[in-house]
Amino acid sequence: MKCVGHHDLVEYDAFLAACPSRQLLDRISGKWVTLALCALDDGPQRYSELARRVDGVSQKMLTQTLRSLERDGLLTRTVTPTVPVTVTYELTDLGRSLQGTVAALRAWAQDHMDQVAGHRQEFDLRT
Amino acid sequence: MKCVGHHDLVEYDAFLAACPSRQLLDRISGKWVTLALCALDDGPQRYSELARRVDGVSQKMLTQTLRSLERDGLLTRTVTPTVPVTVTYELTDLGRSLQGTVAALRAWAQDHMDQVAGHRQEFDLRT
DNA sequence: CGGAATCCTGCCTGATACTG
DNA sequence: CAGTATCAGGCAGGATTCCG
Repeated sequence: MKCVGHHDLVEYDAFLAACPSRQLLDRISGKWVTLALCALDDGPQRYSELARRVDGVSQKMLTQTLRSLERDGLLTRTVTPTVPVTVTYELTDLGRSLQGTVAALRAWAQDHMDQVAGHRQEFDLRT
Repeated sequence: MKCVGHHDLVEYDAFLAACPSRQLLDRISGKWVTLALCALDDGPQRYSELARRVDGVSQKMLTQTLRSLERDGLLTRTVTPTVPVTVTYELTDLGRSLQGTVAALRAWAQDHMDQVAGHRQEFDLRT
């Protein structure tokens, strides 16, 4: 389903619950997607490398996240038939087009942590 | 807990599960936060206006989202004692500093929906 | 090594009803 | 109008086991 806009232009609107871009927004917003894409900014990496960098992620969630990103065309999954097998993940051009935004999200969280913590204290005292 | 980096500088790293910035990243990544902040970019708005714009959000989640954003200092909540009561939400400077990033996230979802849909079809055929 | 499959728990989320 | 309270379901997410 597409959402018809002005001038007969067909467009998407994530504000609308039924619009596919809403579900896509749901998929790409989430810490695991953000951290996985951030980690892959350093170049192609193996599964175990990603698991180590994205601290605290379970095998299940990492696999699930990477699979959905592969399905959506944001990264490629390359299997090298060594023994044991080597699996490499790499951002595609599409993935790189989103990388800057999720990196900004992560940077914001890190850069404004102190400010947010201050507001929280103040808020909790007022109530 | 802060994460000690080079040169005795204290910094945060969202890659680390125990770092506060990880939890902050978790809070600000999510469709409801994204859509709420996007909606508030048009200026101060009332609760009912936000509920209408952010289609599909339940009262519970909207209230919960706005409350956490208020607590974190990203927006202000102003109660005007009319009858019935009027409640207005407005972005703070801190909230505005994040607004661009979440807007980019929403824009990406809308702008790349077709590409992603194509990749999905191809992926599903290959498997 | 890089998963897949299974089970299980919790909390996220939505629906409903009620209130100042 | 702008919530709060409560209940109930589903799925995110962890732990464990097994496989190529």
